[in-house]
Amino acid sequence: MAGSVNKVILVGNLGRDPEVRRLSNGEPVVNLRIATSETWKDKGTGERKEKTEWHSVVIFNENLGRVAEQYLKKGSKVYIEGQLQTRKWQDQQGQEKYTTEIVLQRFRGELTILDSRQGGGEQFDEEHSGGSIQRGGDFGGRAPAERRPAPAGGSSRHTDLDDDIPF
Amino acid sequence: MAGSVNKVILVGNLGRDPEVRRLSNGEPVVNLRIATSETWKDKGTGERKEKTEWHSVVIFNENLGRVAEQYLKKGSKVYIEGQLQTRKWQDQQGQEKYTTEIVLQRFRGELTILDSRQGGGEQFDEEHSGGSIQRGGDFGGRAPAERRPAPAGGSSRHTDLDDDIPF
Amino acid sequence: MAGSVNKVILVGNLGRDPEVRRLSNGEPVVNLRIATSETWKDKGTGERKEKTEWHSVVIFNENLGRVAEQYLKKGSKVYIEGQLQTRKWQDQQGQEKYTTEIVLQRFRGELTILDSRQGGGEQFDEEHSGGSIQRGGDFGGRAPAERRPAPAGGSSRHTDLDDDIPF
Amino acid sequence: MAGSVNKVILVGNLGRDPEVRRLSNGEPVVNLRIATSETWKDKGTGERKEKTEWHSVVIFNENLGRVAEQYLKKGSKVYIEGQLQTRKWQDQQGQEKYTTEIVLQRFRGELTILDSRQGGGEQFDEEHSGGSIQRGGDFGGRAPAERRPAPAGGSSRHTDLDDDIPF
DNA sequence: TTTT
DNA sequence: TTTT
Repeated sequence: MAGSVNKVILVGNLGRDPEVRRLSNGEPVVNLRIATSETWKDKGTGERKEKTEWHSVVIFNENLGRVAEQYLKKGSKVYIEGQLQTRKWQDQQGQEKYTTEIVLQRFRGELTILDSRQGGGEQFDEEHSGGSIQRGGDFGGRAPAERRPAPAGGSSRHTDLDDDIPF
Repeated sequence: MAGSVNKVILVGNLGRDPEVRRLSNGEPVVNLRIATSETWKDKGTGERKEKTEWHSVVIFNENLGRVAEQYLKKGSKVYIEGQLQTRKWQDQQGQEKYTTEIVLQRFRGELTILDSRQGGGEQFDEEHSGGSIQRGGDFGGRAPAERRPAPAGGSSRHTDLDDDIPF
Repeated sequence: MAGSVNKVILVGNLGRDPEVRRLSNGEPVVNLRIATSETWKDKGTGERKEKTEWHSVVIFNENLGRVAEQYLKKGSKVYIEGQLQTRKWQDQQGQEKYTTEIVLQRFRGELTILDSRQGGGEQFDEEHSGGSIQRGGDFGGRAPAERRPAPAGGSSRHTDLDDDIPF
Repeated sequence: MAGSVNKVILVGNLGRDPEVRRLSNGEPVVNLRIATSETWKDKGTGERKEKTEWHSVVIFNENLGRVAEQYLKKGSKVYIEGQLQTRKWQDQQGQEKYTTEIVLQRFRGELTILDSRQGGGEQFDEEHSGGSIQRGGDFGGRAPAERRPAPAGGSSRHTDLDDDIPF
């Protein structure tokens, strides 16, 4: 079309470990299930309510895929930026289905890890804010410096691309 | 969960006129179909390529719904901010389906009209529009001044809520 | 103008406790200093580098101001959404200065607390994700249910509005 | 710090033609002045009010800089995504000043042209524009296909980098 | 089904 | 300094 924007921003937690498939060239394609939720008090009863929404995220961005594979696991909190994409597929009965996903294309999207369970005291001081590099950085995936060797898998589940189940 | 964000930002064009249903209290619920697209040149052939993505938007925010009803039509360009929501429904064969929509809840979300093709049959009179809103403004929907009587419908299609078709 | 958007999204940590001033009607106006930072490896030396950016946030939104006052302190990690605003002022030598802030207007903006140091084990399970309400919720500030009594101050510094120092 | 996000999203109009400076290697650095505004009706008087905010944008992203140089001019409407950056400088009296800008770093940020007033003197020829880009497209600047030769300048003002005035 |  |  021209002049359009398609952007999704999520801050949420992984409902399970990342699922990693691998392209023939070794690049990872990572699927995440991310929960966001809202809480409110019912106006009538005063009861506390919560509604959780589940999102399917697909990471084609190579650098961000490696970060996801290496550092994320069930329960991790992340900031994710991607775009909406709906694809059509057929279930085993030949029924048409649509699935909408948040996609991080090659060289696009953002992934930032927001929890820091790991490592020491996580000090934080305006005066001494230098020098603390740990998990939790912004892996924009666009700087060559951020490339690192493919990890051995860690907590992520590996599946082959042929096993691809659409939802 | 706690501490989550679920946000979609779209800039795109309406593929058809808004569809307006009405709650029993007269509040509009407006559905939009919005196209975003990306264009690129094929690396191999140098050919111009385009891929369009279609989004379903549902506006429960009363003020923004009235703005959509009154000012948007097929082709309009808008900035939309809402949240992702997936709902489950059954088609007429009893098949389970999922539909993901961008939802603007009551008192939430944003809608800004981005085109200003003011000419044409669609005259634009402050007296008839309630005096406060012209096309192209930011209808944040949170200021009381922006409330106005339900419009007569304009170019939008009205359907009853009972006719609700899920996709 | 018409058809414009002015939005800032920050995820960062407070460099110091919130500063709370109070309007004559008792509403809090809260100032935050928030750090965001980027880390990268120097292409030449391979050295780890970090650059921190400091942001001034002003919260006029009453509900979000109370949340900030009550729950935030030095080191807290937050998601903030507001708008850019630059104001002109004069220092004591009569020199013109400009300060750009991220402003959360009355009834506008978002504030979500992203750390959860406090309370128990922070379990997280896709199957049992219900029932955990604690700090870290989305205080959209637009639902009446979210109003709560003014806190006693906690870790925040109180200053009178007359002491207002511009930067 | 770790785990931070620093993002600005603007939709607004250029107050003047882009200002283009050039690095020694020929890469453009483009400055934009962008207006966003809000309108509302005064609760008391019913009067129409408007407040305009001006933003300074600096584009270091080479591809987006070329797009800005070539296609934007005073009055153009754009979607811009960048990050906040405050820099300190001294005026000619040696006074310390701070300026906050929206920066599109190399390989980062987004720029989408939102108006399509195609008529007028500003003809628009695929052959002259390098064949790949028309007004209104998404110039993400990350696809190799989008690279093109430096344009002759168009409506933009050129200044040398040595003339750099900070505000 | 939009737009360029 | 833009735009409506």
